[in-house]
Amino acid sequence: MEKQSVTIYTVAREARVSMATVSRVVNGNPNVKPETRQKVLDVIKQLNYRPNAVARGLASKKTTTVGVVIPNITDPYFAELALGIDDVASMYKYNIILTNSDSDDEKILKVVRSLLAKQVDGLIFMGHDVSDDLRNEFESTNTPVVVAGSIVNNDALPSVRINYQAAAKEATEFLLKHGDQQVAYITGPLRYSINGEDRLNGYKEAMANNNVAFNESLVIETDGSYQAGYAKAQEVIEKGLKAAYVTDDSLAAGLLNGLTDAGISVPDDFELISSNDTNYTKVVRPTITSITQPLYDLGAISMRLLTKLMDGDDSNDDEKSVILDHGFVERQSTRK
Amino acid sequence: MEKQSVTIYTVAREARVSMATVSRVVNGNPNVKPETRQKVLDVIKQLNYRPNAVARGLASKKTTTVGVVIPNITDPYFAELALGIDDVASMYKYNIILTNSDSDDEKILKVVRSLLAKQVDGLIFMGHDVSDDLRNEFESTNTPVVVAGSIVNNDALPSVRINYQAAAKEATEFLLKHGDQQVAYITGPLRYSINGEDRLNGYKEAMANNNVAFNESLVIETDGSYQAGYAKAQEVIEKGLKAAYVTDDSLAAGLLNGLTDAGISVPDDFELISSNDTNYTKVVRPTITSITQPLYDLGAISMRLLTKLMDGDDSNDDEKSVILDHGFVERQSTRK
DNA sequence: TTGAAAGCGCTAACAG
DNA sequence: CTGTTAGCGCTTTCAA
Repeated sequence: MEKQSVTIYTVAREARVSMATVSRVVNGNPNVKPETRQKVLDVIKQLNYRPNAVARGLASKKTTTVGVVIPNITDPYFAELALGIDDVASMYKYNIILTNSDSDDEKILKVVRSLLAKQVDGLIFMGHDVSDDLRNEFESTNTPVVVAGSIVNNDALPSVRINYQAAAKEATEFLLKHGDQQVAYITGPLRYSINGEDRLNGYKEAMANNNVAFNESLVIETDGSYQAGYAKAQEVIEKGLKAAYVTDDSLAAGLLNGLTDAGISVPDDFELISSNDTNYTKVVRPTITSITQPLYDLGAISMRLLTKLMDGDDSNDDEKSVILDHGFVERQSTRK
Repeated sequence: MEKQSVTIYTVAREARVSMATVSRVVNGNPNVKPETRQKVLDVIKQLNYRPNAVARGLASKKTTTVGVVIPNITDPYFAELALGIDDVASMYKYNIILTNSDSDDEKILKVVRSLLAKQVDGLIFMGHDVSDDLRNEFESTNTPVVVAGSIVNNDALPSVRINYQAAAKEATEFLLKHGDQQVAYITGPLRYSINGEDRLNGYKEAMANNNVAFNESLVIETDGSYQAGYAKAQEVIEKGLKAAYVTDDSLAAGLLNGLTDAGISVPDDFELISSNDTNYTKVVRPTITSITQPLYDLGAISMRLLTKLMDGDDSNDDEKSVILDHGFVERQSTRK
C-alpha cells in the first residue's frame, strides 16, 4: 500500500496550471493572480502536497541545511553552544546536520567531506584544533565556515569566541591576590592551542605581573576529563598545592570531588577556579568559582554570522571574528 | 574566483568513458574492467571530484540521512542517547539531522514535517509525548520511525526503552524496605505517560505490595528541572518527609542540593533514589543511588533498529519494540 | 500573470 | 564490461 507521491506536477495538473505557477505560489512569489493562487492552494491542501526539498536543493543549489561538527554532544560546554546554534538556525529556517567528531582528525575530515558532499549551505566547526588537511578543505570550498568557541590559532577563518588569555589571566590573578603563591595550572591537552597557548599565556602573564616566577612543575596536563581530575587530586595533595586555575569544568569538578573525598577542604585548604561556567560548576558542592562565558550566545552568534556569510554578505571582512565579553563569578571554591 | 564545479560528466569526458561507468566506479559496482576503473579513479583524484549527494538523493531516492528529534540537547539523558545514535549512524554511513524540539508540540510537528520534506530515510523520535497530529504524521508516511526512550503509550510505533514501571517499583521498594513508610514520588510533569502512568504505577505497586496505603499528598509534581528540585526541598522539609523516589536526575540533584543547603543530611535524615543514572548522580555529593539505564545503548539500538527498518526488513513485526534491561546502583544517597 | 522548456547532477534500467 | 537514455521533482529563464 505504498502511497503514491504527489509532486508539483500532480498539483499543476489538478489545478489546471503549469508547474511554474505552482512553484510560484509555493515560494510566495507575488506574481500570481489571487484567484489562481487560491485555486492552487486548495489543491495543495486537498492533495496534502509537500515539496521535495531534495529536488528543490538540486534545482536551486540551496539546501537550507548547515553542517555542525561538535567534538562530543555530551559535553555540556559544546551542548550549550549547539543549543544556541540550533535555535538561531531554526529561526532562519535552516536545519542542522550535527556530527560528533570525537576530536579525531581523521573522523573530522571524513565528516566535513560528507557534509560538503551533502551540499550544506554553511558549516559551523567546533573543535580544539584544525589539522592541515582540514584547513585545506576549508580553504578550497566555497561553503562558508564559522569556527565556534575553543579555537584561536585560526585567523583565516571567521570565528566567535572570548578572549581566553585575558580570562585565564584574571582568574590566576584572583588566586594570586589571595596570597596563593603556588597557583597550579591544571589543564586539558596542551597541544590544543587554547590550552597550550592562550590560557597558558594568560596564566604566565598573571604570574609575571605579580612577580612570581613561572614554575614548570605547576603545569599539570591531563586529558581534561572528570576522571582525570579526580585522579589528579592525589598528585595535587602530594605536591602540597594550595590553589589551581583549571581549564575545563569537568576536570575541575573531578578534582574538587577527588580533593573532598580525600579530606581536603575547599576552599579552606585549597582554592579552585574553573573556565567555562557550565552546570558542573553549579551542581557540585562547594560550587565552583569560574570564568563565565556566554555559552548559548557563542553558538547563537556563530550561527547568525554564518547566515550573513551564506547570504554573501562579505561586506565587512574586518569583523570576520567576533570576541564576546567574558565575566567572572565567585562561588564557594574560593575564599572571600 | 568561484570554483567551477566538477560533475560526473566532467569526469566522464576527461576519462573518455560514459557517465554510467563513472557512476559504477564511484559506487563500487564490480562490473568495471580494472583498467577502466583505474583510469576513472585517476581522473577523479586529479580533478578532485566529489559526488553531489543531493543529486544522488534525487535520483536514487535515498539520502543516507536520518532525522533525529530531541527535546533538548543539553539534557544529559538525551545527549547520551544521541551519542549512541550518532555513533551507530556513522557506522552505517548515515548522517543525522538533529533538531531540538523544546518539547513543544507545535514545534515538534514543524520539525518532523521539515525532516520529512528533506526526504530523510528514517526518523528517530525522542520525546515525552506523541500528539495526535504527530501520530497522524507518522502514520501517513512511509518513512520508518523509531521512538527512543521516554515514551511508552505508543505501541503503534517501534520503540526502544526499559521497563519504567518495574524500575520504579524496585526503587520504591528499596526505600520501603529501609523502613521509610512515607516515600514521596517526586516527579516531572504527570501528563507525560512515563511519569503519570508507568513510573507512578510502579510506585503504587510497590506501596501495595508492602501494605502501605497510597497517599496522594506524597505525589509531588514539578517541571523536572534542577531549579524545581532545589525549590521543592522546602516543601519536603515542611512535610517532614524522609525519603523519595525521583523521576529525573536533574530534579534529584536539585532536591539533594536544596536539602543539603538547608541543613538536612542525606542519607541520614533523608533517602533519595533517582531514575536515569546520568552524570548528575555521580558528580554531586553525596552521590545519588539510582536506577541504571543503558543510555548509550538505548540510542545505539534505536538507530540499529532503524537501519533494519530502512532496509525494508519488516520480517519480524513481533519484535518491533525492544525493552532493554535496567539495573540499580547503590550510592551515597541511601543508607546501607 | 502565466506557461514552456531547459536543466540541476546523478542513478538505473536497458541494450549491446 | 560499457554506453544510451530516461527520468528523480523542482527552479528558473525566457517568451508570450
